Amino acid sequence: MSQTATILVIDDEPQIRKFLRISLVSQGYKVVEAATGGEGLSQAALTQPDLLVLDLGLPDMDGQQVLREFREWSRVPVLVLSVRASEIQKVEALDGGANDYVTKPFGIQEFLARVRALLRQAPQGETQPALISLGPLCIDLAYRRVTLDGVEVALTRKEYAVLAQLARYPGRVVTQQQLLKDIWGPTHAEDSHYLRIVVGHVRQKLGDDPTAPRFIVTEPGVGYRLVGDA
Amino acid sequence: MSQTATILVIDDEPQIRKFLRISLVSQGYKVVEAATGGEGLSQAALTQPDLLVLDLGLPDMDGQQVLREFREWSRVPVLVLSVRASEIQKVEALDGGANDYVTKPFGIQEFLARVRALLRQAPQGETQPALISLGPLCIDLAYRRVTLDGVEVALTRKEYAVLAQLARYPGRVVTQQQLLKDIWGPTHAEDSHYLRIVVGHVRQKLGDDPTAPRFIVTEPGVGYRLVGDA
DNA sequence: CCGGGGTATAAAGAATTCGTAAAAAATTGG
DNA sequence: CCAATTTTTTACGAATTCTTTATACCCCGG
Repeated sequence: MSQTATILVIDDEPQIRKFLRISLVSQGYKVVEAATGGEGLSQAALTQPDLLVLDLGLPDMDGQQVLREFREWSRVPVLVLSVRASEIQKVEALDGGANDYVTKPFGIQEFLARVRALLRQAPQGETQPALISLGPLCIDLAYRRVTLDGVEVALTRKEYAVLAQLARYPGRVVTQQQLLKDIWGPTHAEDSHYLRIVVGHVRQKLGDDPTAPRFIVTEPGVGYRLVGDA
Repeated sequence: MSQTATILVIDDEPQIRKFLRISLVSQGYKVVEAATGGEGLSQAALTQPDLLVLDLGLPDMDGQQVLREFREWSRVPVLVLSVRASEIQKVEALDGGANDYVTKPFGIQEFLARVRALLRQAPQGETQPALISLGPLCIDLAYRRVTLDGVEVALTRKEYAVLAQLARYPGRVVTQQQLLKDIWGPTHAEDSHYLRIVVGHVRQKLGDDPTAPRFIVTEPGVGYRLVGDA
């Protein structure tokens, strides 16, 4: 997936961090850095990365300890870096929950390939539910299917795009301009007209009444939102 | 997993096989062996292992080729062994679908730890069947065969590639661009009419009607998907 | 009471997209 | 090297979808 995966790098040596950051960013990844184990764990909880690159040689706490604490709540793949090549170290790290172990110095190409391999097996699909249900209405973002009372509703591209966009933020208002920019492109950000027509079609197909909405409610002058009962 | 995981070892050198077998069996794994690439792929389809250990230096066919064919239908983790330590080799294998790469000679403890790491992450990965059946239609990804009412359907490369790609996500929409990128390459991601023609051929051979589809349904403006009862 | 901004619906015309056929070019396998 | 198959190119009608244009609505404030 060329989706911008986020990678958290925990390493105390600034030059290594810089080296990794430049390499990873050049591949299109988003990179977050931490210099200590404690900071790393905070960042991990905060940014919810898709991959953790962890150097075992940290000043404040043992790398193994960081790994252990991280694994208490996350299954995100971990790639461990270390200068120590001792086999016992590797075994400990791998059995402690690491998914791969690379010994410094390493080739950057191999490193990037291992990063790709780790990201490949762990689709970040877990992050948000792909199935939104509002009473009789069910929106399956993964399968791109919408059902009403179990019956599939045939939606056109734009119709589905609008509904899906709303479904990604259930209960929250999505701005007209947001919808227009995302679906029609930035050039049509002002043509709120298009939106009304498409929303109208969706409502018709869902049997929804704008004056007494079951699903899509209009926020005048702002945008639309899905009703927020789960 | 202390459940007896099955590990398939593909290596032409008997002493390496023996070494690995003894080590793995002592850990409680069930081990299946193959000396050649062809035999290995057959065994893989037959025994459905939980992990594949593949030596790249095989006599009958290129290890990369074995890896590629295996990945056509299976997502089971693959650990690649090789005497060659060249970085380009590693990158190729890892990008070709391998999950880890160990250079000979290696420490057995590290090897076993990497095996554990690969098996650990595996079980949650939905064990995707290599055989997809939709009523009278049967798609065998391992043997690259498609049968309709028990009769084999002759498909060309592209035709099979499209159908197989759809079969990997049964019921889910596969984007036109996804199909084009994966089968024709990134340069043809816009030539959606290739797709229409090939899909047309497949439908013809399967006796499928686009307006009342039994198998392949078209999602206008988006892509195609196999009907989703399973 | 009346007008205006924002909204909802309907119905045209324009532009895509889809499916099929058939010819030309490239690939495959003997 | 040749023949057969496969893939790519080219073309066109039909159906759908999107855009445009037009009209009526509703709530609020002047």
